[in-house]
Amino acid sequence: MGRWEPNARGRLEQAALDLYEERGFEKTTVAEIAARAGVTERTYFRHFADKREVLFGGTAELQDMLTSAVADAPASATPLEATALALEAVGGVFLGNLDRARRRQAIIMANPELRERELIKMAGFAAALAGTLRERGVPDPAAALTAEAGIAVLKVAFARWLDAPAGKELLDFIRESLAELRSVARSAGPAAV
Amino acid sequence: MGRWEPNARGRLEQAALDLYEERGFEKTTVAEIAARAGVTERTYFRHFADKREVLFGGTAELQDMLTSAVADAPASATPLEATALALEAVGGVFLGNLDRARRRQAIIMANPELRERELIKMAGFAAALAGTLRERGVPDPAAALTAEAGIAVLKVAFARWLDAPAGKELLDFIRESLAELRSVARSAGPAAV
DNA sequence: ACACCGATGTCAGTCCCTGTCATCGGCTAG
DNA sequence: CTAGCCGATGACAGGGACTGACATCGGTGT
Repeated sequence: MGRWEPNARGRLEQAALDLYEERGFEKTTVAEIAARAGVTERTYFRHFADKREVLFGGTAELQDMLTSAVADAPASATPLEATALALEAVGGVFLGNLDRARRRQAIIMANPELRERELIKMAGFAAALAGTLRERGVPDPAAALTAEAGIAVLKVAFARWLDAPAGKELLDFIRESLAELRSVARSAGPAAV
Repeated sequence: MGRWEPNARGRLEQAALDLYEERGFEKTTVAEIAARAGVTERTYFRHFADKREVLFGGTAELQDMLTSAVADAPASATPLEATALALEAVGGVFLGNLDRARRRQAIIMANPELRERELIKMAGFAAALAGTLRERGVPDPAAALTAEAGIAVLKVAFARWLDAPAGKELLDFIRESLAELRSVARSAGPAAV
């Protein structure tokens, strides 16, 4: 065994989740999180850039899933179709994880600082999606808009999933929201003729 | 004349803009902003909630414009059409303000914390839009999605406006991006048949 | 055996932000 | 005219997030 207990990072994540849930984000200090994890405050900041980041572990992996799904979409797929495949890939990850997702989201929604962090992660997803679409040859107003619209669909679907009674999966809400986006866009203005 | 120079708030905004531009956001302290404005640090925090908020003055007014434009849209307008009217109203505000907008945006884009604040303001716009759409009787998946998509259009149009050489106005980019959104949404999937 | 490495600890310091109380010019009631 | 209240600001103390610099010491490779 090493000089210290292994997996300090994991213990910090667990401690933070518990404390943020019990006392709320603002009323929890980093020192408390570190103490519960059995490390010092300085060690916390070696693993996570700031007090919020501890809640956003899987972000990079999620972003990779999105971009590789778009990159791997058949060449015949339209931009929005490729994006839809990416969203469904993400939807698959959350199958059966409703409870965990709800706990996390409740913490985030209860605090504006955490919402800000969530939003910039989502914006990062959109930017990465747009970049991958451009690599597929999608020109630029369309690439950025498809990516932003796709992330909008994901946000709405996610919120509806967490709000709804258990039973339906995130995937269902993603498909429903995607269809709704198409419907909404078709029912407006001269360009929809 | 009062006991102090009037318009402390305005002086703080100007001082912050200048300093953030000269040294960057991170390398500027609130104490420096306050000193340049001729007040104390404590007074800064009486006018602005935090170090970032000083850059986001007109937000509430902008949000009011968005929501009242949607509320005032003719009853015959579809959700996306009503949203389009709101976006055009915002576009009108920025007529001729390209230089100022560019300076501000350059500061914001250079710093992730400021981007986070910008994103949560945008999310606030989307939430307000969605609420007003619901008041118009738009049911919920559609209301949220239309609002999110509308704000996505605004983001993309804004970015393109600031990137493009002077001449075209924000309004032009909003109309262009809106048309592109419709086109993108139509060119995908079975629901578009 | 020895040197190096990497994760952690320790400590000091800066800056953001808040609570509390004091100050004092202007306004209003009488 | 004067007393008293009000609102904006100043002054001060303090907590908590975050950073830089250096020390510690098991594990690892030679």
